[in-house]
Amino acid sequence: MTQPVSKQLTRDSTYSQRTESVLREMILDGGLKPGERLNEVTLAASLGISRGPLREAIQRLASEGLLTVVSHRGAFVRTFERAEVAELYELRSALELHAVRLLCQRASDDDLADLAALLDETESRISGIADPAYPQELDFHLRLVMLVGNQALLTAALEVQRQISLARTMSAQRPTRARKAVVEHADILDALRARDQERATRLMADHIQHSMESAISVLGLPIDDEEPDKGRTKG
Amino acid sequence: MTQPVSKQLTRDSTYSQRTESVLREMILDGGLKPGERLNEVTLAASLGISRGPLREAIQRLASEGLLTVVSHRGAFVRTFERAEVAELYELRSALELHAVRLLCQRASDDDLADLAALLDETESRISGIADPAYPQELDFHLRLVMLVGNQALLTAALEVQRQISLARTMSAQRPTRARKAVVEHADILDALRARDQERATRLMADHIQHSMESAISVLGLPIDDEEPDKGRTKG
DNA sequence: CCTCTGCCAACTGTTGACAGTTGGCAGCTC
DNA sequence: GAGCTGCCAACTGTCAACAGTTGGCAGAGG
Repeated sequence: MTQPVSKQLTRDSTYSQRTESVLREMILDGGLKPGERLNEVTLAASLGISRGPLREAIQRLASEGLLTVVSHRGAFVRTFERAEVAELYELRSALELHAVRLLCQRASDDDLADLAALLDETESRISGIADPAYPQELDFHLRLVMLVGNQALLTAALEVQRQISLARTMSAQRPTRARKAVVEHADILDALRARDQERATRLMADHIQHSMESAISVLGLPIDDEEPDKGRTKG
Repeated sequence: MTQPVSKQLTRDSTYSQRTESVLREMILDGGLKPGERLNEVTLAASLGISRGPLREAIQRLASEGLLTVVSHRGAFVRTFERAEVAELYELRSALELHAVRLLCQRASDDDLADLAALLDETESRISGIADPAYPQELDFHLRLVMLVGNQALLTAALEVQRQISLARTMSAQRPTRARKAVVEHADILDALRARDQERATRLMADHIQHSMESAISVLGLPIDDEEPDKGRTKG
């Protein structure tokens, strides 16, 4: 990769923006592993750009919670302890349970049909594959939040989703809960259709709980070795 | 201000970090007004630094939702339309209602005493002043979220709080709801003490609703004139 | 008087070089 | 051999200059 960060089809008109996307992908794909340090000189060279735009991209990814920046030491792919992962799932509950409640009131039939279609597609896709890292656009949870029509809520949910996704890359083996998840998704959709708020929120809460337990159970020891500091960049 | 961003007591060891804090304060204090453009050359000079660290600070504040960056045009203090403010309050509901629910289960008596003390202090402070922009550390809502002990949740709540705070600077006159708010806070605390989850969440939901109506009622027309583009920096 | 075209100043995006900090290693001391 | 001290290489933080883009203005044309 000596070419300036190409290969991207996006219309980001700026190196800094394209680099942000590329780095985010590298982090979530596991190309950059949690705890790993980003050497600015090396990385900039391999991306074919200078350190300026690279640093700007790093700043933004740090704000997003995917990187940890330590003054005078550099940027590291963020690591998560057990407790932090639990926190993320709790935050996710806050957002998605609220989304479910709102959808019980607001969702149009078309919205729910949309969700059902997505579920069918996912169902057929995973019939063969183990636990593919399917594109996030196809994710039931995000689609559900999208239907609320609240951009701020969606942005928050997306950020949490990404952090959880990163945390999951810390464990080598992936829990293959995909099929069970689909079933639970279907149940939730069912409750949504019935406009049964109590049941829908309960099912969603349980589902997220299961998802968390599955994720945490395969997580390495909470004792992180090679780590600089915790928390986000600033205090 | 030709001195390098001093006056800050924080231990931010870097121009970039200090600048982020200073800019955030300028934005929330109203020193930089919504829609206003940040001229990099001018601003950097007045802060006594070069454009590099300034741009990094800008990137982070954009990720935080306080600035809007438009390629090749610059950074603008973010503006909000009515609908966006409503979205923010809805997101705030998601976070704080969840916090209330958790506190009904988890909060220790000491925690609630802490909250009561805060409330007393606030009560005595506003007895004279109209609607002072009291420091956010004294804010009932943030303290409430803090007590949950979930850093991720707190970070999210803080970010929403800041955006709402910025949105409120768009209207010249401030709604002086302080006294009513304190009463409502006291009611919520009362419900928390009784561990009455249903009542506590209902009171909090109503309270946020009132707060939103108050904020939106004094907001200027949703037709923003002098504005570059909507949404955060990236798509 | 209005509209379109082309130029220009202002500003952002990017770069390469310079300065200060950090962590580790060699060598000295005990 | 263990521990301390001082130096050094690697790397981050910052700067100033260069390059490309944008929006507006002047002037021609209708």
